[in-house]
Amino acid sequence: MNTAAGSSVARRKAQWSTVEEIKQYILELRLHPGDPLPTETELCEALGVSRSSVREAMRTLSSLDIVEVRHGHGSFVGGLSMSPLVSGLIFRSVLDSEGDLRTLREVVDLRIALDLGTAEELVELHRGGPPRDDLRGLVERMRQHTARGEGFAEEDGAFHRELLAGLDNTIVRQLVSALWEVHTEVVPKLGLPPARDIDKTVEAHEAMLDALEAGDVEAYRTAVADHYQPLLTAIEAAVASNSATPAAPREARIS
Amino acid sequence: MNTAAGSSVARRKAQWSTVEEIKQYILELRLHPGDPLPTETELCEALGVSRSSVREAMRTLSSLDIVEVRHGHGSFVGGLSMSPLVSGLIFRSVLDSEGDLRTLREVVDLRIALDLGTAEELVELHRGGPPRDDLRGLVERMRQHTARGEGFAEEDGAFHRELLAGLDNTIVRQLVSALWEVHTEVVPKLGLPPARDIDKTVEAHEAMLDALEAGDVEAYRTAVADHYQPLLTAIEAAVASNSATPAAPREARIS
DNA sequence: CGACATTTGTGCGTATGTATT
DNA sequence: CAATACATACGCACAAATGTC
Repeated sequence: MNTAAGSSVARRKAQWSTVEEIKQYILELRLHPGDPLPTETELCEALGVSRSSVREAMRTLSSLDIVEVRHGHGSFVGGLSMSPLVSGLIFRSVLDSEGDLRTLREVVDLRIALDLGTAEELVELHRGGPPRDDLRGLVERMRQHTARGEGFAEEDGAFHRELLAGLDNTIVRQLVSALWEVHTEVVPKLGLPPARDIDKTVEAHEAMLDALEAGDVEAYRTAVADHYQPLLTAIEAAVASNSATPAAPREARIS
Repeated sequence: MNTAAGSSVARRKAQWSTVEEIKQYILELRLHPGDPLPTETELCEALGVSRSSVREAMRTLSSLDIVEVRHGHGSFVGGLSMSPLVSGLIFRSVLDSEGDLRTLREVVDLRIALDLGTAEELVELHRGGPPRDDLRGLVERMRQHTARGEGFAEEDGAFHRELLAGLDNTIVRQLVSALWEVHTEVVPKLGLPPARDIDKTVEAHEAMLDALEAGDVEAYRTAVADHYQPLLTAIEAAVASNSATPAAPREARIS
């Protein structure tokens, strides 16, 4: 036992253990996102493992956004965001992109389900409240962009984010934002054309807003369905044109 | 240039690059979950980086379930599941467990939203279809377990999984399963008591099933709300008893 | 601005446990 | 059982980023 390793028992599963130990450290000290963590060297001594193990554990935790590592500065408790979900869904979407775009369609369907599932609470929340001038303004800007033949991804994202701003549910809001992000990241990667009937989408946003302020749940649900329809048909169209020209797997750059 | 590092240009951002390169490799070869990947040594040569970098990249990808590493066997394309989301949500839930159990409540609210948001499609799907004898059997077993004073986590999980089995949306089904898993993993960690009024929960499952087979969307939505009510009140009760005895942060075991 | 300390990032050699053959 | 292939882990040295004086 001259160079490496401690007792063969202790070092077994040292890696899995290290991840859990660091998580325990955060939990037991009640650290919050942004709080500083010990340096890698200190963690090595505290946990009795080598720096390689600590580093791999920190890599795992940082990819889950449980810790955030800043080069030359230190490590901190991470934002506990949905970024791992976003990476995974984007990868899945691109992976079956040459097929039937199934994942992308499913992501859109999930967005629909979330908008429908929060409909009642959202309408109830706006009952008797002030009109949503912020959302009204976003719709107006969408209309202006459309008139100029431009897109309005910025306004669309803001609309769906602000729509749920009053929900008192961070996870739902983060999930909705994450799914929106997946969609907007994947579409350019696949070279999909932006939806054709843009006008309808703007109108659908307005209809959602009207129904919301009118307190009409059923109208809101209908507007949600109408809103996503152009997206779904665009995906279907892309699938049709894709299956016409099935791309053969390219050779990998590496190997 | 005797010991470490290649040219300072080539190794720039080697870390970020390595993860992306491996993802590209999978994408360009159109690999599917379970397909084998090159050994770490081969990846080192192919990407021109050291084993450390490849290992850390593989750690990142494996924690995102994009690759799966089997000890002493090799690396394979991962299942692209929701496991990163589960880890993250469990950690978040436990982290604010000594507070207001906010994350746990939000997870339950998200489950409600998903069940409500898929209500219409689910009812439509069952219209004219055969009765769900499988779900009926699960409810019956729940009732038997309750009569013996036992829990029925197994049957509950199966019920909510099988409920959406016909949905043709893998992501929604995986998300629902993932959230159920978060809930059942977190509750024991926090030592929360199982819901008190178990009978109502069994009845609510039955009511959901009845409404589904009757094709009554509105009754289904009501049953969903009733179903989650015991859970929500249990969480509220735990918050109340928690705030009575606010635990001070313990000293961390390490450091 | 430059010199310096601190901290993370990368490379490499090596030892060891484990699964396959 | 032995040989082989592979993943896991350790330790050190150097590179690069960041903050401070």
